[in-house]
Amino acid sequence: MTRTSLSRYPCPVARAVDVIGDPWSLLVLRDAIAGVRRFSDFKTRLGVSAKILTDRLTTLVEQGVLVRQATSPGKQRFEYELTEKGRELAPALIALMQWGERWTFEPGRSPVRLSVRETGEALAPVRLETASGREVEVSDLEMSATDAAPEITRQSYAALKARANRNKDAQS
Amino acid sequence: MTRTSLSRYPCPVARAVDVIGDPWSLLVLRDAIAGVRRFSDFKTRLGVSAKILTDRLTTLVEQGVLVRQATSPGKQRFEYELTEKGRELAPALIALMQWGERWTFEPGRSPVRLSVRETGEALAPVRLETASGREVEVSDLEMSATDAAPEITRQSYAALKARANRNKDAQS
DNA sequence: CCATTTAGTTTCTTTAAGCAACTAATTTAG
DNA sequence: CTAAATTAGTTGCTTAAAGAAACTAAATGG
Repeated sequence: MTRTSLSRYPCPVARAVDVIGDPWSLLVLRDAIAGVRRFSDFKTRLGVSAKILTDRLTTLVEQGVLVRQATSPGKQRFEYELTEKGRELAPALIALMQWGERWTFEPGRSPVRLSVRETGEALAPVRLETASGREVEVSDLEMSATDAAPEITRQSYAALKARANRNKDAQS
Repeated sequence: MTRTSLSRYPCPVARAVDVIGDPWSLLVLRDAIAGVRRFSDFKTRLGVSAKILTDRLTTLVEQGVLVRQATSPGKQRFEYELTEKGRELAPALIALMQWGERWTFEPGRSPVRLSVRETGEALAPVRLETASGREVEVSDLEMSATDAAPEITRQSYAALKARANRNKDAQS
């Protein structure tokens, strides 16, 4: 299957997807944001096999999204905690959650509520806006290349892919 | 492999992930938001095989995220366009993109720029805030169950899974 | 009207997903 | 203090999805 590694693509979405773009990683992150820390809690909440869970937690730790820490020094019991890098995924995750509430449930039938712990205030829908606070529609958006990177051509793309695969071979 | 179907989980993130939670779907959406419409354009930009691309486009159309339309009536040439449901994924995608810029590139070396077409204004970072506009940290967040759905127990989870698999068998 | 492009399909191989069973430490219960 | 249960995984196996490559039918371009 040789799942294509996207980590060298000159595209921030591709690289983000390479870190957290598979179904279980996203669900692990959802639970981590909800405050879950322990292997066994992730396991029962997700209903996932230990093998898959171990794989995901390990790569998320390798990617610096989570840290694995002993609950007390010298103990064989661990907690997986969000790093700064991990916490900053929250807007993306929450936006996905709000989309799921809107488009995959009947109105008002969402099984979860997001709020601020102290005050109980509800979260506002995540929106796109300019620095000055004006709301932006998708159709108003323009994605352009910066001079930090050349246009992605078919050739350079193929080269990156080949390189990624070679690196992979070298590792194993 | 029997990839677990998450579409019946009583969780908006799980259901969203079930629709767009694989790497290629997310990249297809990125391109769609960037204005790509044609099969061949997706193909060259993504560098993906025709088979995978066909699969993703088909499921995204089935899910109502894209629509497939002939470029002119009766023609065998098609365009894939974002629906309302698809356009509303933009905040999640853009948040992911901004995270990728921040955490997978050197500062200032992002290869893409997002701006408003008419005015050239830059997009602000996507943030979590309350209805009254106060910014919210992940640590302030509380995710609680509503009475629209019972707690997800290990049992009900297993039952949902079994049901999903039975439905799948019935289809094929 | 011949070559190319578009939008795919088919065939084949590799590899990851998922299940089930097992294990070595650590806690908890009686 | 010992037995049972829990925690945090590992190992082995099967199946299905990912990816590469080759092929195709209709439409377009020169």
